[in-house]
Amino acid sequence: MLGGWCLRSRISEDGQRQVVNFLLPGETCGLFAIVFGRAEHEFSALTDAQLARVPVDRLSQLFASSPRMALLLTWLAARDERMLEEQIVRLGLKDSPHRLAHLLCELQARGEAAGLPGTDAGELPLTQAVLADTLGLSRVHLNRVFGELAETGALDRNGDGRVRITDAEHLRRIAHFDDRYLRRGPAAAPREDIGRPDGD
Amino acid sequence: MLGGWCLRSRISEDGQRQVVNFLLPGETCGLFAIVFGRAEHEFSALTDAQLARVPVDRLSQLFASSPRMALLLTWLAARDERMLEEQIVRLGLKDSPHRLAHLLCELQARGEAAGLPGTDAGELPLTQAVLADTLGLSRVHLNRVFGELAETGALDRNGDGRVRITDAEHLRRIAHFDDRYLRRGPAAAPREDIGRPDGD
DNA sequence: CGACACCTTGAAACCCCTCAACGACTGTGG
DNA sequence: CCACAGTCGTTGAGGGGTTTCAAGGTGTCG
Repeated sequence: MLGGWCLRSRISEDGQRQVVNFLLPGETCGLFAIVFGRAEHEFSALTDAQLARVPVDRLSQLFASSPRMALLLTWLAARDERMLEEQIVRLGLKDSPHRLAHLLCELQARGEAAGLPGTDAGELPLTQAVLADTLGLSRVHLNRVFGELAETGALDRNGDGRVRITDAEHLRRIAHFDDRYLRRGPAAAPREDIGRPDGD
Repeated sequence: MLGGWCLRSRISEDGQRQVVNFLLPGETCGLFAIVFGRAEHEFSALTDAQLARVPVDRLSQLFASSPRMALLLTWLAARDERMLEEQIVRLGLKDSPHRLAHLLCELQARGEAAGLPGTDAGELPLTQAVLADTLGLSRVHLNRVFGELAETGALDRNGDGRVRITDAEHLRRIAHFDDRYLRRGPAAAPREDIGRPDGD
């Protein structure tokens, strides 16, 4: 990913959608899509987005020629997996207000880290339908939960596909949000910044 | 992992447990645990288990010296992430009978692939408490759903921490289970078998 | 203007949770 | 030998969180 907001989702046989994760600049769309032949999921863009493709057969070549880059890709994949784990915890043992608050905290933190415009002001390009499909809630119910959170002053409805976080600190307290899982760990994390892939 | 059944879980601040994934022989406990310094999750053994440890600092060394092995590790991580995605879909858009059926299908398939004894006969070392904490259901409710499935003839209660699948094909039909995500894909998958790590 | 996407609200039905109690089994120690 | 605690499974009743159905409101765009 180079720019914009995307999401990765699965469609069930009866047409329901489950958003698995979001995709922001500086993140990969999962090595697994490469390693497993066919993609069994969908990608959708929430905003105008730019992305770079890496041909499958160049991957093993990359591992052979640049172990440093390979380790970096692996670190990205590990971070991605860590985010999926957080999503599982949200779905498995949080109630709806905490789910919503926690997800919004994560997306703001990620958007800010990716340098996406408006995110530092709390603006996220998310419709309530997307949030509902991410959190395993119906759209009707998510709307009510959203209203509850808005009344605490943490959120604002910004009209037509935009959420605005007005009090991020308050939201983080509600969600018990701890952003450590998004940052690079001290152990084997690569030191240099993520460069632009040199392929097309 | 070399032998036995383990699970990876997270504990919330109020003491609730969420099982994130299971660990069987031939699978890694996630590179992320290595890449991120501290482990924020727990590991528990369901049976007697044996596992091999790889020191953190040997990982970058491994990437430099054996790109083939590095690619294989990455493939394992990708498969792990694919399983987490399936868990998200279970929690997000399946109802309780389908959750249970689908999870049991997956675990039997994985256990059989790992060559664990009894698994091919449908025996799994799972308590109802573990299943409930995996599927985001209360123990009481899981027990009732379990009873429902047992009445269809797909399951059997085998007493004290054991589940027996009596009609695997029927269970797969109920769960709409498709095991493709567990097998190696045709694209960049390594051809050779997974060797025993040469470290301690 | 009509079509469309998104948000909003109300009411009834349902899934699932919590609380509570009981039975079966295992191992422990008096 | 028996009482005890511990784990696991089971069952009933009540309440609450969510879903579904249904309808209406707003804005944008052709």
